Amino acid sequence: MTQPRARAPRRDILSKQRLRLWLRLLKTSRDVEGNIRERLRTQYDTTLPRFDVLAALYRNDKGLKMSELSGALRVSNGNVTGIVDRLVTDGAVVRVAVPGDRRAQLVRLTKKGMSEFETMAAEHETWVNGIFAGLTADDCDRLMALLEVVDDSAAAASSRNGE
Amino acid sequence: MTQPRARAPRRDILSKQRLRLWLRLLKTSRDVEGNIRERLRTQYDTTLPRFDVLAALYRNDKGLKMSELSGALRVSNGNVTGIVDRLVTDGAVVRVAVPGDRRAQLVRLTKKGMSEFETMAAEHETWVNGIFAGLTADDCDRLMALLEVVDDSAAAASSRNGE
DNA sequence: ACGATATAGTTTAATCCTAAAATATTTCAG
DNA sequence: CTGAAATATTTTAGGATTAAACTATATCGT
Repeated sequence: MTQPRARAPRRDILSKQRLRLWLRLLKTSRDVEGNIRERLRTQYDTTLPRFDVLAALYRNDKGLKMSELSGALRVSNGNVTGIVDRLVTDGAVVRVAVPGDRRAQLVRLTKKGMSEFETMAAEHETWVNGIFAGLTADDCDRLMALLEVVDDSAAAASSRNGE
Repeated sequence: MTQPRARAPRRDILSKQRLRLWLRLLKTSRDVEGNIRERLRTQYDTTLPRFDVLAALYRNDKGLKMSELSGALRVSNGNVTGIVDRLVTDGAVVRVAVPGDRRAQLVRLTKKGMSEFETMAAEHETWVNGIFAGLTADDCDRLMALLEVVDDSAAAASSRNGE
């Protein structure tokens, strides 16, 4: 030992600060998500995963194959099977055979599914706008930029880890 | 109709911007969380909920009642039952009777649970520090402040909604 | 002491979610 | 053409999650 060192080196403080930031990011995200889930449940008797599937199909009016759907939503294949099953039961989507490939099928919104989604999507935007009402346009830009930095880094770490 | 209006009023642009920001926040949070879940799974054969329970118990070495645990983690009562069951099976925690109240019981870390958690917690901090490496101390402060604004607003909206 | 109410925890039913195995079909090399 | 490999999807097994129902115990007013 040459010299007594400061008790908490700068890098350790920064490390703890980043850890607290991650906990805050997680909490904020979960709170907002919980808020939206709750309103979807009580006001539309539906769930976020169902809403997400409808949103993906709304953006693709030709329909999407199951694998395209799970790719777009970044969830597992088997997961989508169950959610689409329930949406079919409720008449919001249909499965359509793909001509020329008997393995695949397209999932498409029905008229009912489309109109239900449009109603919910408009309200959803209002909810989000209310929750983020404390942020100006500049705040949004700053927050967006910082989150992108983190997300790029998380994606890179995941691919290094072989996901 | 008095005057032709601009096609996209400022408030609509801001509303869409906030919506995009929410989608980005959600994606970033899920990507980081997925990254950490994956490493907990492959490197320690455990899950984030289990890690969270161990962390809460580590901070409370006298142990926590089931209801205190679910309160601290903000998850439902029944949820904690299953997670603690599995931790008991693995010998990481024990359930201890509370003298004077035969309804309640304390959950406490075992020696094994404590040492396992310490190992994981150190690595966990390293992972997080790596993912957030692109942010300076000032970035962290800014991001933290903006997230707090959003979270306060989400909490307020939830309580208004009666949660 | 007694009955109503509150509290602690578990169970149940439903959905979500993943990884891995299984099934069916297609593609492609030889 | 045929068999191997690739692709599309479902099924399975296990855990996480919630709300609501349920069991057991405690508390409190009268």
